[in-house]
Amino acid sequence: MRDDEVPDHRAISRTVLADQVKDRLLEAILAGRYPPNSRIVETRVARELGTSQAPVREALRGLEALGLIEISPFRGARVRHPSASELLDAYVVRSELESLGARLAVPQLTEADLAELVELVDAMQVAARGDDRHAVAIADASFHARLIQAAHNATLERVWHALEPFSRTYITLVIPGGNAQWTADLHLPILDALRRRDPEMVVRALQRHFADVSARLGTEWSETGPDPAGPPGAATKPALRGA
Amino acid sequence: MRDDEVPDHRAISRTVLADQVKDRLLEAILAGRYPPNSRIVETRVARELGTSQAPVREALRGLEALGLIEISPFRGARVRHPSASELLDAYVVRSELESLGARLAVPQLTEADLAELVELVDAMQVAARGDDRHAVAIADASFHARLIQAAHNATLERVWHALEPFSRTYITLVIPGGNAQWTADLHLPILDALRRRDPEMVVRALQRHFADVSARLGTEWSETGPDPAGPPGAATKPALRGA
DNA sequence: TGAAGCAGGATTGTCGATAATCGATTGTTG
DNA sequence: CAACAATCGATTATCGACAATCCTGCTTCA
Repeated sequence: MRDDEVPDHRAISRTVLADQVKDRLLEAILAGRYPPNSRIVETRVARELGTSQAPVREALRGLEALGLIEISPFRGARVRHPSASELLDAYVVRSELESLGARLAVPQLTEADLAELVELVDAMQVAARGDDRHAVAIADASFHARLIQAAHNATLERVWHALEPFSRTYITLVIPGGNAQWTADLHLPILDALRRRDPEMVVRALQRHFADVSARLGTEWSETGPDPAGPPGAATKPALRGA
Repeated sequence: MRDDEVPDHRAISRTVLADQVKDRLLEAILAGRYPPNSRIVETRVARELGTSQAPVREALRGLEALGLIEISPFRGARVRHPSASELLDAYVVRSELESLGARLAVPQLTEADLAELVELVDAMQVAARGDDRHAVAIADASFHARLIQAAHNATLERVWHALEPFSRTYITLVIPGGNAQWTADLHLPILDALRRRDPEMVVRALQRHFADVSARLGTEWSETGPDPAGPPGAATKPALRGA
């Protein structure tokens, strides 16, 4: 085996409270528990999670770097509510970065890399047939992340990671109506091109993928956005102490 | 007039200690006062600046997001010492982002934008003739920032800003030997292409610009790097003798 | 009536202190 | 003599408290 010390971004150190808080908040935002434009109050979150203010504060800075929330001095944090045009902008950038990633990755793609990508697309298909949108989203994210990783460009990875949660989050909020199979099928041409190890073909497939999603965005995204869970004191979450 | 409320990233709120600390540290790193690979101790910096640990901590997280330092849990922060290949990697990404920026910007470039860019290149030439490398670097950064800004893509701006200080910092450390005129002249073809409003010509000029700088990097960068202030037990790492 | 200004409450930014963790050093054991 | 465990100093991560700042609603004055 060869995977005894893979420096995966996760799983290297889960003992820092701030990181746990960050993950929780991210999950909460993604689940719609903090709707777009709503405030996130440091002291309240701290109370709810049973921690002090400091880790929450740090977590919020992390989320700001991901573009998920906006912080202004003395005024606190609120969940961003990107306009449709901003989401499209983000997709343009992401498309460009992933195209670069593909061009760099293809010439040095190992059989193991390819196998892993195939596996992820398979998982996506399985999840799609079971209409498990959550699993589709997970596999989707992993697929793109893996492709970027295969480019072996640390800066590209860093920049991409700073951008991806942003689009993913809001896509997740938009797509719920969309069917999972459609999303999964988008990746078949990409995989096909990867198999042939034709860089420009991969790029074309990727760009069509992004164009398709963008088109979908354009037709489905409304300025008001979703407003799932009622925000008033409905939280009532278990403290994460005994975890 | 047009400059009554330009949301420049600076100058909107200089009352937050953490930001001031961040600026100070950044300046110190750039000035070589914290050499590559040296540690930055929160408590020491706090004492030196007369603040508490909290703002310093926050500042360090900000610098980590810029890729200038590396933080590991319970182990603290140290100034990154990117390898030559990593700097080249960064340049590949930056080149791609700026090419995208140019493609987006050119079609919507106003006369005012163009005038401003011309002015910056002029300033660069003047500074170069005076052999004022610092002023050249400033104008250089402003030029590229302005071009990105003209693309009117908020995400591109965000991502680019998260990447630029990284390369700029180390370029500054590398180039001191290089002559300022060379740097300044690199921008003339870009400006020329901008004047003709030919997107692909701009892209080609940009890419040659980045290729030139990369080539220069490849020949001048050594693993040991600069060592202005001779600190204690400095790095003793295997140099990459490609230089 | 309407605008300016002023409490009052809520929330963030900073502080000083403490607990948790790391790395090196030293002493111990086979 | 080498490998290993316990210990200690240094540093980070977290806490609880306080000061600084913002927002809201009310009062006051023209």
